[in-house]
Amino acid sequence: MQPRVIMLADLDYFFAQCEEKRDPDLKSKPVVVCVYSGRTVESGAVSTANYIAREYGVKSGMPIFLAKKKLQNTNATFLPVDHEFYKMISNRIMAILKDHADRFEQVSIDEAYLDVSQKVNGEFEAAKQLAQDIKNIIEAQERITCSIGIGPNKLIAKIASDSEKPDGLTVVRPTQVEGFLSSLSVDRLIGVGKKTTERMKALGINTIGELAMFDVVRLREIFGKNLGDYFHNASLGLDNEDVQERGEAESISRIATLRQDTRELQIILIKTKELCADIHFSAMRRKLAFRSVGIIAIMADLTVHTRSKTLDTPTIEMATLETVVKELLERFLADSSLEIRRIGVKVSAFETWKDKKTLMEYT
DNA sequence: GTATGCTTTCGGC
DNA sequence: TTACGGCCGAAAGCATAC
Repeated sequence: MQPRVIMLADLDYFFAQCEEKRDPDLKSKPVVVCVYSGRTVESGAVSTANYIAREYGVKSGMPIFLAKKKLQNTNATFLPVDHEFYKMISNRIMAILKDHADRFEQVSIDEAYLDVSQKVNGEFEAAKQLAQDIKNIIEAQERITCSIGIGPNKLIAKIASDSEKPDGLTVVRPTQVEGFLSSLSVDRLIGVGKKTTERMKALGINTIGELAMFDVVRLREIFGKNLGDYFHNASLGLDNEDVQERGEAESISRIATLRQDTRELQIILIKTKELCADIHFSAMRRKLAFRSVGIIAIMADLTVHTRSKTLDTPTIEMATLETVVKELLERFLADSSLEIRRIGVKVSAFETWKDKKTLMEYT
């Protein structure tokens, strides 16, 4: 069997780059794209920052006030997210990427895997040329740069794409996998976050090479069979995951920050009704009935809690959605004591309906 | 014991 | 002195059925 050739294309600092595309004057200054919560004039979090802003220590998820502090005395620009604008640009770029792949898997608004094995006849040199062509087309048509990683599987392609950014192109041939991985820190592997990194460090494992040398039996004992095997295989650069076209989203959720922290049901219900209406509209437009309803509560101390309920039959009814949300909210308030800062609603476990007859069955 | 389904948390972007 | 979003999918954790 011919080796697979997989690409991961990642649009660089995407939201901020879209803003630079809209206003090229921004390119020479720090740019911070923000999600404003509306609570106070500047409360909210950083969504994305361009690389100039990152040099000052600005990072995704950071409170806006902190980014302002780091960028004081600079000519930084702070902008609110314009998701529709980014989505439109993303859609056009994803179409270009898909057009150059045998199989295509969009992971997020700014990231996609391409299986190009057939297209390049299993040859990595041809894949590198293809990736350069793709980068050139995206640059010419959209004025957007991306970073592409190429490897024998998704795992290697992903790590490769992360290793040179922005505007990177990194090829890891099958013979180079071991050398490429061995000196990298274990947290470069997907699924190895802060907690796992610390646990591995305690075992004397810092690099992926050290992880590869570690006894797989002990790895299983410590992390469980599934994770243990995954870590072992990943450390060797092994990954069989297919590039698989993704269909409809599996959940729809909306979340909002409350004007002020509260535990008052009536106040929270005003907000959840808006969220329910929004979700209902989105589900109707996509012809989806949902069988699972959940709430997400972020407390004053920023801890996250969820409650959910699976219905006996799928529904599309707004009234059902609102009723279940109210039940879940009452249940949650009963077993918590902190005030709620942000509240969200989520529906999932979809069934599609395409005609009026099936529609009736859900009401 | 294993498969399956549901609830909750985790963590990436 | 404090201050902090809005999504999504994956996986952990648990209960139940066979």
